[in-house]
Amino acid sequence: MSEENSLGSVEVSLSPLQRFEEYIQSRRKRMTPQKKQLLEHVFSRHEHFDADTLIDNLPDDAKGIGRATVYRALSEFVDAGLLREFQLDGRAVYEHDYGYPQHDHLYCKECQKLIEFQSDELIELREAVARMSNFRVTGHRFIITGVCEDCRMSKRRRRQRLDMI
Amino acid sequence: MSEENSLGSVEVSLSPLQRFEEYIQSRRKRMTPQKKQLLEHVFSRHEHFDADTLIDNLPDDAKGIGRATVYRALSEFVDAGLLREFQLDGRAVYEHDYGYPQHDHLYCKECQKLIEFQSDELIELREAVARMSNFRVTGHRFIITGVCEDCRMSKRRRRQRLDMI
DNA sequence: ATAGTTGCAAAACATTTGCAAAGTT
DNA sequence: AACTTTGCAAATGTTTTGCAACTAT
Repeated sequence: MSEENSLGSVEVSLSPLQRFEEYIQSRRKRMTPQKKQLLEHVFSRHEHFDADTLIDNLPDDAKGIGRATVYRALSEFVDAGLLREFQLDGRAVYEHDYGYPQHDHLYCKECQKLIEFQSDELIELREAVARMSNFRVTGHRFIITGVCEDCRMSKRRRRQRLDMI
Repeated sequence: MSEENSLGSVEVSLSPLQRFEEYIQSRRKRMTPQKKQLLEHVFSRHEHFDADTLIDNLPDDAKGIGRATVYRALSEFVDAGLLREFQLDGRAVYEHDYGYPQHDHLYCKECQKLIEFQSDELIELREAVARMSNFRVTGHRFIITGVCEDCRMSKRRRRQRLDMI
């Protein structure tokens, strides 16, 4: 389920916060109001975000949290297996990992939307490829880029309007 | 063959330089000694590189080329369908696209090596996924991360040595 | 002649780091 | 008390931009 974290696979029975507390203790780290607030906010909605968006959307009672703290917390969350991180157009993007099934993305370069999809076949393919190269897999990143349905449709609409002239 | 370029698919019968010249003309851009030198150097060996490595390895007669010029040339090469660009650990990495078969990568996080592999199955999978979402595909990025054979072996060797104590 | 290109330096970004003050265990 | 974390500002690393001088067409 969760890959590339440092606690290995654990069944989902704990809340993200409980899971993080486990991690904190296993690493002699400390729980702080900042980390707690960030974690709660991050898990309050299932969507993709980057550090900046996160900071901008922080609730008022968490507005005082410094940039560096946010960055530091995000890497802890990733390390704890709560979040998954990947690069998109040069910046880091995060999404829920803990308690969320493995999946990949379609990325619309018009509207920057990320659409999730799941494919067991891809995992099989990944294992087959790795086996051939004697490679030990810890994870992968598969992003299909293009134009999403919505953007295709609004483009077509625009084209039709022009054709009428 | 080549994806995400702006000239569409063209058969490989021209040298990279000729192909670039075509692009230059189609875009009312200009050929300069700097672009020519960079292009020649970039296509003199088939390997992955980033902007910095490229600049460092430039032959003496091209040493005077400014950073900005290199960056500007690289995006032209990408736009011309000569190079493919992707992000790795936060920076842009380039590889030959023109005249080179489509492939994906295994990325060793120990030694940062990129190993290429090709899979038709992956392309079929990509099309199938896109079809389901009514998505128009222009390309994809598939990177399998893990530890390569060489690094696995040297780790094992190290472990065995320790076990003997 | 016209418009694109160069090199430089400065700016822009995203992210990281050093450090003193504050907080957690 | 011991050690970690915070927020700030400064530093970093990579890529982009403004601009005057230059150059390809």
